[in-house]
Amino acid sequence: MPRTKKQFEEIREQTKTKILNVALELFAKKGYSNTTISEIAKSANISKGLAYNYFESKEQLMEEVIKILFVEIENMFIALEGEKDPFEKLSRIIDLTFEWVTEREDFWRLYTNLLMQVETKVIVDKVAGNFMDSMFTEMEKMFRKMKIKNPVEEAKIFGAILDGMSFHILFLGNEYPITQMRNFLKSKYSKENLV
Amino acid sequence: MPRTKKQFEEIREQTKTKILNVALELFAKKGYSNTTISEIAKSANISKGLAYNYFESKEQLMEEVIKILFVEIENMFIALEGEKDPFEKLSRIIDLTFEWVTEREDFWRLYTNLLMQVETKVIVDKVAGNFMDSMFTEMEKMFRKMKIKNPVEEAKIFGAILDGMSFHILFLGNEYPITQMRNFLKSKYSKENLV
Amino acid sequence: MPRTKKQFEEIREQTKTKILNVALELFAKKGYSNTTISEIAKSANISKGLAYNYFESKEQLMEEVIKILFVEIENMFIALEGEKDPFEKLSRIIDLTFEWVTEREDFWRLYTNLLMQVETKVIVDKVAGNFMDSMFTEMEKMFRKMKIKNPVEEAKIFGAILDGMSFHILFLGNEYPITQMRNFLKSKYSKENLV
Amino acid sequence: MPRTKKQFEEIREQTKTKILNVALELFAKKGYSNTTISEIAKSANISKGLAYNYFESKEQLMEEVIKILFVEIENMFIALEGEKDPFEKLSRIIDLTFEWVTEREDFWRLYTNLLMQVETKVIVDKVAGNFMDSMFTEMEKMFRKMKIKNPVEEAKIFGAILDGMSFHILFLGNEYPITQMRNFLKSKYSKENLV
DNA sequence: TATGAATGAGAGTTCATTCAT
DNA sequence: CATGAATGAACTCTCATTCAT
Repeated sequence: MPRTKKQFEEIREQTKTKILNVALELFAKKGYSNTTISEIAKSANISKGLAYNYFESKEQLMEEVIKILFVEIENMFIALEGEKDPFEKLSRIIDLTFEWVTEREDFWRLYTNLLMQVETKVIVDKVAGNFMDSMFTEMEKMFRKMKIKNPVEEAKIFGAILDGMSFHILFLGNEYPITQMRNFLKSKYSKENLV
Repeated sequence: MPRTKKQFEEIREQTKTKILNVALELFAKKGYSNTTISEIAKSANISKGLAYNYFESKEQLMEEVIKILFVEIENMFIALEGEKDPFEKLSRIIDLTFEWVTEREDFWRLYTNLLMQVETKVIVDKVAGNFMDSMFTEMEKMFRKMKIKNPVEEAKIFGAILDGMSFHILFLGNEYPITQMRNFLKSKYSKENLV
Repeated sequence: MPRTKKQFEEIREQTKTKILNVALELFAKKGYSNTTISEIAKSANISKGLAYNYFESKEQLMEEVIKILFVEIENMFIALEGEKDPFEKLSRIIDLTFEWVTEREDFWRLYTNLLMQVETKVIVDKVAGNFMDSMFTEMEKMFRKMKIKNPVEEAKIFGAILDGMSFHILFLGNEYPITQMRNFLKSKYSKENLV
Repeated sequence: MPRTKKQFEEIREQTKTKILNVALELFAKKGYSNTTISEIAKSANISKGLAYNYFESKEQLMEEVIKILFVEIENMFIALEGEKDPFEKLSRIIDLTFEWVTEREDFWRLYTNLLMQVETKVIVDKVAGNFMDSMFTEMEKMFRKMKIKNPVEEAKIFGAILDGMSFHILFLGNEYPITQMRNFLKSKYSKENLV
């Protein structure tokens, strides 16, 4: 018996997800330019031609990958929304950042690459808008709740520390004292030390 | 009458410098893979072939660009060696970083790109070795002189702030409150606030 | 509906054979270095890029051409294996050599080129190994069967005559008295004259 | 004091000879296509530009190299003209061939390459004419003097043996029993065995 | 006479994209 | 829906040749 429309759609959805996952992984590992459509197709167990059935071009595939990337980042923050205690929230942000940067290294590498290159930055802007602004605002709110002086500036400093450390970890790998710094940072931004 | 050896050397010096400057700019703006030798040649007003008279390959050109980058970074630190007061030194490091990141944006963009991209990381390792370690060590010494607690960790935090902020400035451009943050950071790391 | 696997295989087989034939002809006529992939593609009525769908590199294409060459040479010898009478066999080797050198001139030209050119010798060694040794050994056996004195040396002399004559024919073309020499050689190496 | 016209001409002659020798060596060792004018100039301790002062083009340089090649071959034969005894002459031809092919391997390799490739063959024809014909004629005379039957054919067989063996020696190098075959050939073509 | 910087055409190679089946 | 053969533009790199000095 022929498949129903719904079944077809499910298959389509599955294939598309497969391609996106594979593309994300490869773009992150090897960079956008050094990843070929052939490789992606092979890794996804489909033909080159079929990839073009799902995505107009390599660039559009990249766009969709970036979208996923930012959705995941957004989800990370949504997961924190329940947390009302700003000190606890800060602590969890630190944890999450360290977890992500170690467990999803490629992911972060792709993210950082994207932001730095003028050409891909356009794509990022298109799909992610001013996400960095909202991050700063989010953190500012936290610091304000904590009654810290200069919450605007402290939020930016805090953001810089997280991104800067991610940087250093990605660059130095195991040579970086990850656990030690994580604990140090959490202590530095703990209730006892901040207030 | 043929040109003298000195004349030839001057020509080579000039052309080589021109190529290197253009390459630095383009590599920084577009990334290594997305920059072609053709573009570099066109920007430098020379023929494609001539570029290969000066550099064995695209990779070797990149290497020389990176070398220059790190020599300049080194010079920045050498300029600070005379400064014996650690608080003053810290303040000047902050100033220098902000000046560089605004005045020599390409430079920093390239530097950041390099640290993140897998493909160029190999080249960086080859020409720059463990420069980041020595930076951390240098900063650690400063914090030790200041009798700050946990100098190792504070050095890493400070480095993260500088790199993280540079990152944000490069990404956000004029939207980032550069002067404001510069002053805030200098105040935060001033003698009065640290001791 | 996509083509079946078999259909694809047929297409690949056909195109590959076409490329190989053209490459054989051009490599033979102009030498390896003086033949470009563009020329081969044009002669085969395909795009330059397609050639690389079938062969990894120019060198690998050459390797496959050489392989074919040696397979055909081997087949020539296999065809003779049924022949038990050494005198008859010798006669047929002479005939075959003359036929090949006239009917498959490109083939022989390539073969001769290969043996002489330093650049291709490496490739030949890779795919053909010590084929010349086995040829000498084969001929030596024949002469031994004929109870000729010094079979080792005579085999080498005989081999030299065949290769030397092929060389002369290729060089002089129709100016060389091919039929006459063929008959003369067959008579010289006939049972009546040898024993 | 300024150099005289004659001195200038001598210098010119020396430089030209130097270039030709170097070119011969390199063309022979690496093949025509794989030898660059730069290499030749560097090996001759002159500038690239100066080479073009002496030779119009790479091809013309090649032509002159070939000329020298054939002059040397001719000299080899002229050296034999004094020898009136055909048996002795034959023996010396064998010796000379073996000596050349071992001592001037590159030389012979170039010569063989030239004859095989359709494009360079044109150059050879231009400078050397039908030298092979005259060789055959020369040998034929010898065999006629010896009162050998079928001197025309035997001359061709003999020529084929020499060229074929040169071939095998160039291809197999030290694996070929050079001395053994040289003695065998000389014995085979000695007065005792021929008459 | 002599230099080597500079050119430009063309080599080998890669790959996003198209399309007949 | 699915295939992979085929294209063509663009890439890195090479080198014979020219030319200002």
